[in-house]
Amino acid sequence: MQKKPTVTLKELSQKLELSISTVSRALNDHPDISRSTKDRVQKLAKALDYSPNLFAKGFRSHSTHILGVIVPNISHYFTSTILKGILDEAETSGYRVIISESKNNETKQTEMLKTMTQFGVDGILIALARKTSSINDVLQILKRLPLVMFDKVSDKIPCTQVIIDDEEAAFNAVEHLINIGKKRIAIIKETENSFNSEKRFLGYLRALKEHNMPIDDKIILSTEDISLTNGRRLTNLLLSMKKRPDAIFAITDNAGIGAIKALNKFKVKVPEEIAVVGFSNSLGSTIIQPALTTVDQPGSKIGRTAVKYLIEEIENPKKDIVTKTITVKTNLIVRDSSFKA
Amino acid sequence: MQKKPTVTLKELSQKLELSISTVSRALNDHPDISRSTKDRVQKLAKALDYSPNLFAKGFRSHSTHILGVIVPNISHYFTSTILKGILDEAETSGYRVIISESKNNETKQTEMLKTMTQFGVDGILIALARKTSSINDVLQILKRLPLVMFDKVSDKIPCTQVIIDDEEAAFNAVEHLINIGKKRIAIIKETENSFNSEKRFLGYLRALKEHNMPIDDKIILSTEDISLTNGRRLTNLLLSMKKRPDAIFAITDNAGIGAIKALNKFKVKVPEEIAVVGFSNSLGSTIIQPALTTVDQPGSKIGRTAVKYLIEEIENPKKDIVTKTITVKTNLIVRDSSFKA
DNA sequence: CTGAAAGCGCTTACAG
DNA sequence: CTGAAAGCGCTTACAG
Repeated sequence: MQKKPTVTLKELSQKLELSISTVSRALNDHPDISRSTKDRVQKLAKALDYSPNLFAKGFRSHSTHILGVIVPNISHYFTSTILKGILDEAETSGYRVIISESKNNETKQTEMLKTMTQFGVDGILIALARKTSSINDVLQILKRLPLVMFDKVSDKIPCTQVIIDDEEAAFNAVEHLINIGKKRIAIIKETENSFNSEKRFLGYLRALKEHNMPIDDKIILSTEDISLTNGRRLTNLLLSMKKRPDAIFAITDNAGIGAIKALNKFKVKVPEEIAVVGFSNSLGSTIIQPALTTVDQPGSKIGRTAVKYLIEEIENPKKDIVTKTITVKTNLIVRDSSFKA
Repeated sequence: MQKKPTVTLKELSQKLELSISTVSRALNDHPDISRSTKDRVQKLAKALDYSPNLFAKGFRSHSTHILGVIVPNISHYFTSTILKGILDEAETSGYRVIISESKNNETKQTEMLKTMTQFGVDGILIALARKTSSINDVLQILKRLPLVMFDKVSDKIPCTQVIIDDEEAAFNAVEHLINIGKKRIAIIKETENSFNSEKRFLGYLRALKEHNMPIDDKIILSTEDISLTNGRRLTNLLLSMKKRPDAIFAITDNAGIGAIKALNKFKVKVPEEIAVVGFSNSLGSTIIQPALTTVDQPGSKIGRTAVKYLIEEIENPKKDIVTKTITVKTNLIVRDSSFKA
């Protein structure tokens, strides 16, 4: 299969008996060019289906209008809603997007940052790989390129960060459980505190404190991999305790769904005996029965916001590094798993 | 924030007192260059953290090593697994990927095809928007660029196509229902037959025919939007019939999950009274209780395969347009929703 | 083994 | 209002 030769400025200029410069200017609607010339040029361009080589353009002007995006895992539902927002906003602003998956692997992440820079992206959007320990690579990039972090961030990196109000969302979720009369609320969280898990745990603690409820380490459970299976496993553990909890706050929907599965299996009534709240409003949260009360995270908004700030930085470069943190509000969605009968 | 000036060949050549050409060749390990020169050059390049401007490179060599990908909806789980495969395979082959969402909007799709071409992608991977009626735009692109279609394809477009064995997968699913003793199998499919829905319907019909079972239009149900809600609605309809079916084949998991929800609600025993089979092995299929029997579609493999063929066409351009169809095998996963007790 | 030069397609000061 | 020319960073025939 052969590439059909592309129409270039040169070709247009020859056909029109004008200089390349004039054609270029006419196409870009430069004020210097006469109406009549512009019309002639634009007409032929349309007729020949001319489309500028964006590559040459970008190369010339040192701006590619490409944004690089790095996420740990593209097929997480929440991530994909963020990507949706990123794609939308980028598109309306005339940018294209290159997406890469770090697979939560720091080495890979570093590689990707490098390739993207080489590639000449105008800016980078990144959600950090779990256990990103060496912040150095990211800091290096920051010196050369605008970079905005979202969702998985690190406060050690001085840049614009778009995150959700994890702490407050968790606080609200736990307070909701307290409001419906629950007295002994367990939490299922991550072992090594990721940024998100940490904040959600803090929200849990604050809610208990503000309502003068005791904090009991025995019902603060952690797991390396916060999955459905582990949610189920830890719930089984809770069920085996002498003093069972009457509610479970799982810091992800998957863990929450696992919890409900365990409770269903042992015919524990949800929410009467044990209520469950999850986090992220994933698709599964309405599939499980009873439907899971959860925190809705507006992924698309996060994506759009991150892009807006990035483009702002690209188009209005400042001397100083910007380190703004934008917190996007979440929303507790109450469903049957915590509905007070 | 200021872009730190980038190290270029020129700078290296000045520092080394060599010509730009020599430096370029040394870096590309050209056989003409002496070992010692190569060493000097490569050492300095490393020291100064030189990284080639891929943009200039691509511009020069008329190949960008970027693949354009267009999908209807990035956040469908199946789509995201395909994207994963695409990203993986592209990466290992040294290509980058630009992803766009057509949102099932044909106009948007056409625009994207155009931008990507302008952009100088080396090839395009596309899953067509539903109701893509004017094949013309795609045909235009085909004249200029290698293009491979996957998942949502059209046999009117002569190009390599990577699809799953919809017909056979559906056949197997329905045959499974027959094997467990079901006599009256309903189907929930799409109204306007998309490529996939059409094939799955054909598989359903063939299974019934081969087993000499009657085909009853009354239990062949269609819906515009094959969603969970509509799966539930149509199942309610089935339940209201005098002659209820004893099994439901839903051509998507969502519809199948909706079916189970409806059956659960009316305390119809699944699978004893009515068995259910879905299609795609989505995350929800193991969340619903009873877990949904479904067809596993190896998304990642589809993505990888599509990329392989695309790169093959890019790197070995043929005079003639290739029109191979690659069918990827699927797998029926039997779960509780159809398990013969 | 190394270098000078052309050129990829475009934009943009500079000149007229 | 229009054009000639330089240059973005790189590769690669051509010459020596």
